[in-house]
Amino acid sequence: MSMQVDGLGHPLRGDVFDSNCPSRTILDHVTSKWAVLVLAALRTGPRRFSALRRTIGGVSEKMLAQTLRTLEADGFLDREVAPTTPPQVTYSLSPLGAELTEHLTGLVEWIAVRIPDIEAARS
Amino acid sequence: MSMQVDGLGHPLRGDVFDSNCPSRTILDHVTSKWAVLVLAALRTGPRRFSALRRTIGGVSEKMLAQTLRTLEADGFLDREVAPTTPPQVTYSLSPLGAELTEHLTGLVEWIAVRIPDIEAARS
DNA sequence: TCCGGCACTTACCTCTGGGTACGTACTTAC
DNA sequence: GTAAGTACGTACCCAGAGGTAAGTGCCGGA
Repeated sequence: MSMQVDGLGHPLRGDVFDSNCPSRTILDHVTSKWAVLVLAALRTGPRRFSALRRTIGGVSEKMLAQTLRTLEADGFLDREVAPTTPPQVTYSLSPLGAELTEHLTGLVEWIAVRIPDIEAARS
Repeated sequence: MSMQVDGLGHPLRGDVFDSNCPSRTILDHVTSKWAVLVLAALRTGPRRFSALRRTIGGVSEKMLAQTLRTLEADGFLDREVAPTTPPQVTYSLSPLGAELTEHLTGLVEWIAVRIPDIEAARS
C-alpha cells in the first residue's frame, strides 16, 4: 500500500509519485485537459451546463459532460437538477472541490499573469 | 488576440478559457500527465535523468525524455550536461519554473493530504 | 412550419499521448 | 562474454481522449 499510516494503521497521506497510490488517479483526473478549466469556471459560482460550455472555449458538449461526470464521481462537484422543461442542471463546487480549486486557481492565475514572460522565454 | 492589453497595446495577461490564447497551450503542457510530477520532483533540488525516472513511478524513459524536452522548451527547466562518459545530465527548475512549481506544489500536497477523505467521498 | 434552448447520449472516426522493445557508445564489474 | 549504468532516440502499436454529427422531447418564438 502506498499510503503512509500512523501507529494505528490509519492512512495519513498519499504519495503521488507512486503509480499505485489512489492519489495518482485523483491527480490525473484533476489535471486532465478540461477538468482544470471546469473547476476554475465554477470558482466564481454555480453554473449551468450551457454556461460552462460557452465559457470554456474549445470544449465539446461530449467532453464537458464526460468531465463533469468524472469530477462529480470524485466528489468535487455537486449537481442539481431543476424540474423544469427542459430540465436545467446546475453544477457547483462541493466543499471538497472548493478546497481543491483554491490550489488550482493559483496555478491558472500565475499562467495568465506570466504568459508574456513565458512567451518571451520560448522565443 | 486573446490577451488583454493596456492602453499602449502591451499584453497584460492571458485567458486560459480562450482556446486560442497561448496560455492555454502552457496550461496543457504544465498539467500533462508527467509534467506535474517532474516539476514536483525537481522542487527539492536538481536531479539527473535516472533519478527522476526512479522517483516518478510508472514513467517510461521515453515519456520522461519527452516531458523534459517540452518543459525545457517552455523555459521552465534548465539542463546541464556534464562532459563525462557516459554523459550525465542534470535538470533543475529555472527561475520561471520555480515560480510555477510553487503553485503546483500546493495542489499536489493537498491531494496527498486529503486523499483519505476523497476516497471516502468516492465510495 | 422551422429554429433555438436545454442537457445530455450515441455513433463513428481521428490522432496523439503513452506504451513496449530495441538500439546507441562508452565505461566498469563480474 | 554478459550485465548495469548513462541519457536518450527510433520503430511500432494502441487505448482512449477528443472530435464531429445527429438524436432525444419539450417549450416558446418567429
